[in-house]
Amino acid sequence: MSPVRELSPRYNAPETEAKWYEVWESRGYFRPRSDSMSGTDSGNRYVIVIPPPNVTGILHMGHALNNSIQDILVRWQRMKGCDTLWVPGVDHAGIATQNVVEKKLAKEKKTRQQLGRENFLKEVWKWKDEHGSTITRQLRRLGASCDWTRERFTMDEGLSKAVREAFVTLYERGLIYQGHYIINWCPRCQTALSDEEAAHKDVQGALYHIKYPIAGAGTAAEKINEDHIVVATTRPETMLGDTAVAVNPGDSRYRHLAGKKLVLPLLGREIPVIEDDFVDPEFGTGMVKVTPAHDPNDFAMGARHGLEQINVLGPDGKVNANGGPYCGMDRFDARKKIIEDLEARGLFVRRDSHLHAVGHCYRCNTMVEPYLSKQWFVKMKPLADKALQAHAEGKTVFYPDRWTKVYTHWLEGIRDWCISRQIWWGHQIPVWYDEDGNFFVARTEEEAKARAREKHGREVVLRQDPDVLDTWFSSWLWPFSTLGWPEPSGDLRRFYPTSDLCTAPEIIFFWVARMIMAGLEFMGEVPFRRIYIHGTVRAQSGLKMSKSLGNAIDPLEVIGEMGSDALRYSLVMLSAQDVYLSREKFEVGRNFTNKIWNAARFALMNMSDFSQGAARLGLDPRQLALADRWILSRLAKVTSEIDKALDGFAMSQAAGVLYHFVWNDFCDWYIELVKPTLLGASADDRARTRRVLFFTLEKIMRLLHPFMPFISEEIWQTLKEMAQDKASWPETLSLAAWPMEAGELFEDLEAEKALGLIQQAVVGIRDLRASLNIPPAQALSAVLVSRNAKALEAAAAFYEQIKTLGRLSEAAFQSDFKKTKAWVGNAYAEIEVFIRIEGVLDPAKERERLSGKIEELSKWIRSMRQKLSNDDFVKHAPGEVVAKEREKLADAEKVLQTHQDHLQLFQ
RNA sequence: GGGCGGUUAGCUCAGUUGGUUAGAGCACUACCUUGACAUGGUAGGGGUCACAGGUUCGAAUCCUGUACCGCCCACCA
Repeated sequence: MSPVRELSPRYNAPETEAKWYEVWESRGYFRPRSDSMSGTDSGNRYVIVIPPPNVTGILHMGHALNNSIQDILVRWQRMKGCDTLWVPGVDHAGIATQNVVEKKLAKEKKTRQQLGRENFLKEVWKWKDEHGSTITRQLRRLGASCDWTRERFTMDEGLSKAVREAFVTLYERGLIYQGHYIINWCPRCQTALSDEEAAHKDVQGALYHIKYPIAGAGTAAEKINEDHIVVATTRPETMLGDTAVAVNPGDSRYRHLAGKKLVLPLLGREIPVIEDDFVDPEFGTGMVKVTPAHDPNDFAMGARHGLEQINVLGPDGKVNANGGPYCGMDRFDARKKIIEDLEARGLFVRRDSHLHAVGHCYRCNTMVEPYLSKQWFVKMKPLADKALQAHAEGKTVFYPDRWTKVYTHWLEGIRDWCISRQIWWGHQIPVWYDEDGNFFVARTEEEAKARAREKHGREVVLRQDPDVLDTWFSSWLWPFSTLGWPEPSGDLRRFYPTSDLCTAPEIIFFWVARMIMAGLEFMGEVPFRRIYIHGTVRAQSGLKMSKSLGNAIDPLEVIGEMGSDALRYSLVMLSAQDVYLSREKFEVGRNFTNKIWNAARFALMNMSDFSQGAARLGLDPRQLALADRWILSRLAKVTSEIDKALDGFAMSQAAGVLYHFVWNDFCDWYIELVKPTLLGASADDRARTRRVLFFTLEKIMRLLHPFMPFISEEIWQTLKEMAQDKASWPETLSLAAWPMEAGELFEDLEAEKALGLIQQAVVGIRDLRASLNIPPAQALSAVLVSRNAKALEAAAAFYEQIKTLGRLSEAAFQSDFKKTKAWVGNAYAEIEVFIRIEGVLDPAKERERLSGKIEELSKWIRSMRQKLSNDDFVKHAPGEVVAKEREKLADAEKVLQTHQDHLQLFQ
């Protein structure tokens, strides 16, 4: 005899979650099955690499959604028997982390420069050791079934090696170069940024119109009104670095300026007028000041015309010595002062307000400065071409499909990637310089030294490039570096390429596209085949959720209040597109966990002395009672629907189907239907229904498990304890098989139809009761009438159920509605329900009620008849649609007939 | 400036190749503390599917245009 099991009246989420996660992780349930097998052939594999959260990160709703989705997929595939691996890890997040540690130092009145590079990096590692595991601890609380034994960090030894290997390989293939170009410079972080890291934002700026005197026309002061031109600029301070003014060669207004020189105001330098097609005669005055060192267009023009590049800003955004009197001023102060000075000299024309997009540092939101400097770049075109080819060959598929275009457009217009950063935290660039300025690109310092020795014929002192690589230079290797690359490891052979990638749209360019390029370049194969781009989590207001805006909902708070399962389920239910969150939205999940818990509790209460529960049904469904057959049929149907939905990343649909199955089918109907059997009935019937109840509940836990791992495990383990075949149960629900085993269950259309009749009858009775204000406690007599003999027979066969659910004292079944005078009725397609209301029936009222129904129904029937008599419809519509419509019409006509007959009884 | 999404019940949203009388959750109304669950049950009210055209036997669904909202991309100073 199995021990009696009960569930506590209330589900204790915190305790349950802590208990099971510990068990799962410590017993290695999340490790791939093939780890404990010999050989590498383990059948189907399912592999996901986590989008590594920043080491500075704390779990926010975006992470919660992203990782819930991945966990659902991974747990689902694991239960389906795949050799499953979810690789976790954390990103060192170069600039972000350096900023965090610098801020911490600032509180102690220290700067990284004071500490020096080596000590500063020690501080960062110390910070990482203390705080770096916050996010992974939080992922565990979410329930993420990652294989933590394979956790990686982008700065760990293996990944650092991968980074150097990638850099050197690309250099050797001619895909990495160093050069002086205009890049995005963040004056606060004092580093270069890639184009993707400069986020364009609209800024209400101004277009300043400034006079540039023409040279050789007397002194500027005298001739100012006749002999000058006007340029328009949004950044007047850059004029300090002007080396020309450009006009469009086709612009007839300025033909007289050909070959002339202008005097640069304030500095007095003479600059030429040049002609360039870039200039748009329609914009501003049609004259553009050219500042090759501070604007990418001007840089290009400067290159075309051989202009000097004068850099007037320092790395801190302050004017340098080239700015003459403005030296030392901040760029924005200089702007003000320059305008004032121009005004004082009569050289300022006007200021038009002007809205334009300006790049901002994606880490600190400082306005980015286009800045000329020497940086390392990756030549992207050849890499992008491979990715585009892979796409054309169908090797990468985006879900939903619309992201494909976003991806390919970016690849088609790709520009070279600036990968050097002037910060300290990150992978130092594997390039060493000698004193003559020669450099050696090498995997190790020893290798560089050896080559320098070869070149010089003696030992030379080398200095490593002080810059580090863009954080994303390690992230783009993630799908194979985490598996051991560049070593030919077993994991790499077993698990590359991975299966799916799940992420948010924000990082398609930063990360997804680059991973695909890196995978093709270094592994010769795409890193994953399917890419699921899920919605962005936003606050109810539509703004991005962020702590700084104060509109964030902390997932850990929600977990604390309602449990991780509730959080996960709510998020996934809402995730059909972008998720707009407010606190109340989590009630769906919370209420659902409560419902599940109570349904299970009820089942167990009724099985306390039951010893035949088993994971295998061991009964022929055809021999069972209708309700049992029906729920098993629904279970089969729902399982395949969930499979189908998950297969296409329709997470919210899968969750919705399951929700309605558990709540409506299982709780509202099945449990209510079987209550009479569980409480009364013969021992045999009771035992059979209990077995079905046990079996169904156990399968429901399996279906729930990917979505709600904790509560499902808790209930499942309780079921396991009392199962007669528990010896054959796996240790954990995580390792149980996804329903169903072949041939175990099937859809039973006959049962579904028959139960539909019961539902009609019961709903009919309830409906009448409610519309006539009859209290539920008052038992009623009912007559069920049907012209369909089979329907009547079926209804009679399930009299007990109708009686209980409809709260009837007695029920009769007949085919002749005429005997139902003095009864109140409702008609449905197959069955008509009448109830007797002693001494209450008012013939006039009933006439009115029926007339209303008749009128409504007649209208619909007329339109349907019209539709069906339309030759075009019959000709063009699919046969099954026509048949369905005909059937509907026939049903409606039957119902109408019943109403009319019934009405006559009251005439 | 370019591209992409959205507009369906008071609110938040589903609606899978065009085909029942357009659905759910929340909110609302009425009734119900019925031995799983009031984080619950039963019944109900509420929508000319943004607007204007078009294709079609048939349009929330396909096409064109308009309006508003949102997102992404963008070196016109």
